[in-house]
Amino acid sequence: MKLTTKSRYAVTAMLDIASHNTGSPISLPEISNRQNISLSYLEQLFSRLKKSGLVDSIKGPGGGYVLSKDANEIVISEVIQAVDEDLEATACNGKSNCHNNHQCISHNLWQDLGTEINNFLSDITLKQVIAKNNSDVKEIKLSEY
Amino acid sequence: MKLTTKSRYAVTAMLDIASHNTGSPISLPEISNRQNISLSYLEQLFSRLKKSGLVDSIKGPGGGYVLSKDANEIVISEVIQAVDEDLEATACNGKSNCHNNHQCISHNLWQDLGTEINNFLSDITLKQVIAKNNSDVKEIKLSEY
DNA sequence: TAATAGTTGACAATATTACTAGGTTAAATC
DNA sequence: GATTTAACCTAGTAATATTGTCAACTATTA
Repeated sequence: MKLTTKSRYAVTAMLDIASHNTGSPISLPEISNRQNISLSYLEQLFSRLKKSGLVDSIKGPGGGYVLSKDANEIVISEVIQAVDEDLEATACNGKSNCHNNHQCISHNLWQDLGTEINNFLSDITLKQVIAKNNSDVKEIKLSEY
Repeated sequence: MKLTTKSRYAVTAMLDIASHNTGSPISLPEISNRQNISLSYLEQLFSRLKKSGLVDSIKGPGGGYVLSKDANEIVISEVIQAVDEDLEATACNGKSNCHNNHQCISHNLWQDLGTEINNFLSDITLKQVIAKNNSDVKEIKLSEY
């Protein structure tokens, strides 16, 4: 899993929708204003998010985007994978013969790290993040998620 | 912490040095051949690694780079931080007032994720990775590191 | 029903970052 | 001292991230 600002923007935008979820769609200009992300960029991100089935779109005035599932059914890792290509984790491109020719020494490390991060982000739903944020707790332990 | 191919290249190169550490310096052309990373790119990476004090350089024939510390004193996170700029983790740039104006909803999430990844990578030394690699174990659990 | 404004959607343009190519300098060997 | 090998430096190219522009669509409303 690749971690860049792009991932963060996508997650932030999804969290924005989830937290303002009153049933009616949220428009990208709204999100752009609230989260300081350029409208154009949001449009591109949401094109991906829609293709991945995470949001539905409604055109016209009063339109915007809505979550396609409940906020407690969408995990962070889904969002990131929707907008970011996977990081090619190892020099051997995942070929299993990389041990033979003494290459790809970091194979195990990167595989494990990827799993670790993925597990972490697959256990956290949008709703959980919102709930934590609303509870005004400053220090948050991972185990509390 | 940002995770890109750049990070991976740097770690791989450092692991290469650590695993071929016979006291004499390792040249970048060697690493380039073994790990399939372009020489030019390695040079740039090692410029950063040297500035960060992780390696020392020896010029001329027979020269190359050596680890400035023992391989069990260099952790993966150091290497990544040496070559990659930090991922600006939150929209508020770390300002603590981001809760007041209802922005930066993902603040906690990203802070925690960053901590999580950092902890993981700060606990793993180059030497540990090498040791695991040499032991030829295919399935590795994180706890074993 | 026609005009209008809000909105997504597509595409071009710019900025930033990743990566490559070539030349220069320092040290070692012959 | 000439030659070779390597770090080091400077620029260039390619890819990606980010922004800007405009067209297409749709609900409102007059």
